[in-house]
Parts: sequence; C-alpha cells; structure tokens
Amino acid sequence: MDRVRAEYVEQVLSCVEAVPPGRVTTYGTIAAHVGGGPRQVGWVMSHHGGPVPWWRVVRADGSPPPCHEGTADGHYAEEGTPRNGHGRVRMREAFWDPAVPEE
DNA sequence: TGGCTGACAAACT
DNA sequence: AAGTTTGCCAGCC
Repeated sequence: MDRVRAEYVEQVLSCVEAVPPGRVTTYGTIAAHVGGGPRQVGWVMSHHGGPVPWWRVVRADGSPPPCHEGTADGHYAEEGTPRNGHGRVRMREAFWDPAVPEE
C-alpha cells in the first residue's frame, strides 16, 4: 500500500504545482479532487510539500498555513496574489480550482 | 488494540 | 462576526 500512498502524494503535489502564479487553492478543493479528506492533504503537504509552492495552497477562509506565513506573504507579493488587508488571500479573486483551470 | 494528534472544513451557537 | 464542536483520513505512542 506504500505505492498507493506515494501515488496519492504525487497527485496532491501535482495539483499544487498546477496552480498558476497569483492564484491559490484550498486543501478541501484538492481533497475533493484527488480524494481523501482535507486533513490528509494537509498531512501530505507537511511531509512532502517541501519542493512544491505550498504558499499557493491556503485554508478555506483564505488564511495561509500556520507555518512560514511571513514567507508566504513575500511570495504573494512576488506573484501578485490579491489579498485582503489582513494577510488573507481574496478567495473571490485568487481562488483557483484544478477542475476549472480556464478561469 | 485504542486513543491522540495534525499545514482542514463545514455547521452551529 | 467570532468561537466552538464534529467529521474527515492517516500516522504515531
């Protein structure tokens, strides 16, 4: 079953890498796309989200991960991600869904 | 084997 | 609007 886990991780990372600059997606969206639960996606990110743009993956309310939020802020400024004046991303503008990439 | 924890989410108060 | 509770899947003690 190790392979299944590795494949699941690959899909999650793939979705994260598929997120275009200036856009963000949520754990729940990825979970609904690749399967499993939002916590599972978060678990994968915490253990295998090193080489991927994890800052493009935010919570459902638009808040960045509890870790490296300062670093994420720098990336958002660099990518031009629309954010609210409170350190949270404007989901209404920046939200991106892997099932509807043409948006 | 059972229970707790964790980069979450949705519903309820 | 903000805080609290339950459900979710997988891993670890």
